[in-house]
Amino acid sequence: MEDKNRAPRGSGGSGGPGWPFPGDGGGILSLDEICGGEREEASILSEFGWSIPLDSGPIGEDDDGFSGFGLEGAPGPSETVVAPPEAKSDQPAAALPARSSDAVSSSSSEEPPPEPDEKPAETANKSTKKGQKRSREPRFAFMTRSEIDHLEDGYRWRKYGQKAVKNSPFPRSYYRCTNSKCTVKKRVERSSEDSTIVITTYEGQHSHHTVSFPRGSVHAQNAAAFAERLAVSTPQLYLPAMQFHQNLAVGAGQLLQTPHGEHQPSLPARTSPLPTDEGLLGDMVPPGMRNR
DNA sequence: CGCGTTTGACCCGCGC
DNA sequence: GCGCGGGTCAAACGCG
Repeated sequence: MEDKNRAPRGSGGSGGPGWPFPGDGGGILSLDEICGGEREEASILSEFGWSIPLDSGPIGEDDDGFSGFGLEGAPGPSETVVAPPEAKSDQPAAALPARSSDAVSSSSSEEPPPEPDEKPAETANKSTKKGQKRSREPRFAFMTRSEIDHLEDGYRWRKYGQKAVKNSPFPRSYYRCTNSKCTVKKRVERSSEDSTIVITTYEGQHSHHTVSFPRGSVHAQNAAAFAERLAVSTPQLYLPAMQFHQNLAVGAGQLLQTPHGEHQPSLPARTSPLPTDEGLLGDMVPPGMRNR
């Protein structure tokens, strides 16, 4: 059908040891490279906007445990915010970093008790399929401005489906963690409003550690971890994206969190009270990784 | 040969 | 009850 944002065929996996990017278009660099600061491919990842689930309480609180985020700078729908599953096609504001608690490796302190997420994917799927509603797993969504559809996050994913999204020229890709014991799933789609925005939705919680810890995926990984963490511990907290970016030298990312149009985050990512290099980052990112 | 992607069909939930 | 749309399955295919 459409091969719009389809990863290059035979890419041999979207997350191999080398963390190659699906970008077949020449010039696409891996985040690793970008972060490395050696080269610059602004076109690839110039901005990152993350947010944290606002209200909706702890993940899984909402009807579907869904949380959405907004992306500042997004030309059009930048206000995209909490977009409950119901808000389908309209504003697919979602992306949810699964609670990669493992990825963060024992950032335990706030790590919520292993919820019923740990059930085998199979079981989960099956049960959901026959049992009650589908997807009971907490979900996290975050928007990223990138030309890359499938951002690296430290885990290996296998694509198991792709569907055309209603009201959107871009298809939605479905990924599943390659770890057989991992229930995490991920959906990736581009915003119909702004094709430069990639909406990633994580569902579930990794029951294992990252396959590797490529520098390039640091931010992505952190994004998930970060969101996860905040989501579980302080739903009302906003992610200091800027800081994050600074720490990671990712670039000019900007966070925009627009709660249900009400409590505007008074705490701008930039003035986030979080300690700089330490804080969450220090908690999530192994010292060795914080080389940038 | 193994792993991952592609792709059409099927299943299920939900709204009308 | 019906139809629509999202999500998942699984066989086929391709690449390293």
